[in-house]
Amino acid sequence: MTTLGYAILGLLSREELSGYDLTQRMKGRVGYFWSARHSQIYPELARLEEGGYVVHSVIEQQERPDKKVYEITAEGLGVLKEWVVQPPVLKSSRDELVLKAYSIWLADPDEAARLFRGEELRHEEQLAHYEELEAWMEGEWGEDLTRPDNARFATHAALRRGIIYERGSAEWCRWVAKSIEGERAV
Amino acid sequence: MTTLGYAILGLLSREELSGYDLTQRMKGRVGYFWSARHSQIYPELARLEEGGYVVHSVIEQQERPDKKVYEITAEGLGVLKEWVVQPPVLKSSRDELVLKAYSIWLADPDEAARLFRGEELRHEEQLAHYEELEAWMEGEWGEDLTRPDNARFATHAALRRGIIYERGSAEWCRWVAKSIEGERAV
DNA sequence: CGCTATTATGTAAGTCTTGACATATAGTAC
DNA sequence: GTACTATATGTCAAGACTTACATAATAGCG
Repeated sequence: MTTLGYAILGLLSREELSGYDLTQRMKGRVGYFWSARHSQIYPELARLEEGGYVVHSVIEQQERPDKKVYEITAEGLGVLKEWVVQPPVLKSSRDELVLKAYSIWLADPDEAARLFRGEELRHEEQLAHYEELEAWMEGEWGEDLTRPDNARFATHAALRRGIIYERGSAEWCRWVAKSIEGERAV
Repeated sequence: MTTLGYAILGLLSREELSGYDLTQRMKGRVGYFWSARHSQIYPELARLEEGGYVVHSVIEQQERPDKKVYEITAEGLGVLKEWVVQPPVLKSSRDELVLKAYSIWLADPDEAARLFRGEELRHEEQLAHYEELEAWMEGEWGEDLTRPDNARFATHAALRRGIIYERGSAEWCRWVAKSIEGERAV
């Protein structure tokens, strides 16, 4: 089983979805912490079905092309539940902006500050978007957010990681930009 | 040019290094935001040399095997300087722990809490390590840390990202664990 | 003398991921 | 009519990355 396989099972444990639906999910929401293109999703679904973790049924549609809707099996749910509490395999993170920061001493200070001010803005905007989403969840889902056995609790937990991440990213970009601009002012 | 290529150029802009040295750098320090195995580094060095971005000279050693020491060229430094101020290509982040969190509602609360308490500890330890490093830098490097044209400033900037990241990670893990444990207590 | 570790450089096989190619239906805009 | 967008499913080639294989010098240990 690949991590992408578990990502797909995680989505199918909540609702039945087609390959196209899964692709859309990976673009939005879930895409903030795991993503894949349809060219990766369709073959993976075939492998999952071969392994007995999902089954599909063909839905015939008049106004649109027919589609295959996938459903998680008991076996699929079993492996997902096992995987979910195993400590993740630590693999080297790759952050291109930090890599650039590591060589930023070579750059023109104005251009460098512009880069980090731009990235700061990007992260601030993403943060604002996440915070709106959280406010909506708190209003709409209420008590469900406090129940660890409810999927909505899990959705909110993942969102909270996004909020903390974006806040940290924006804070760091601001710090780097200020440090560079500060020097220029002196 | 690949991102790994720029990562290597970033290291070579600071000092001359062999493929082996680069591999060691990617394991430690730099490895926190970019990493690669020697099997990826040696072919990449060959490509960089073919492109005229680096040159090597063979150093004969008596007590150890001979080595090739690589040096960045003016052209290599040129492309590095250009790359460093370009906004990074945004690519989907992949975080296995967040993916697990998204399906945590399926897990036994005790096991789920144990997972996040364990990860919280891991991040706290990494944070402590980074903070020690920062204290050492501030004591040892002093004024250099405030100069944006100094490599030490850039090293410190990258480290600050690590500190903010680990602090956020630990905070989030604690929040998730508490949320799960809180429910059990009620 | 063999075993292991460190330094040192490479190749090969396989997996993961992206980007391009490919097809088909239906609705909307020009 | 033509072009474009959304829905829907696939394949293929190439690149990025990991794991394992492969070699070689020296030093230290038992």
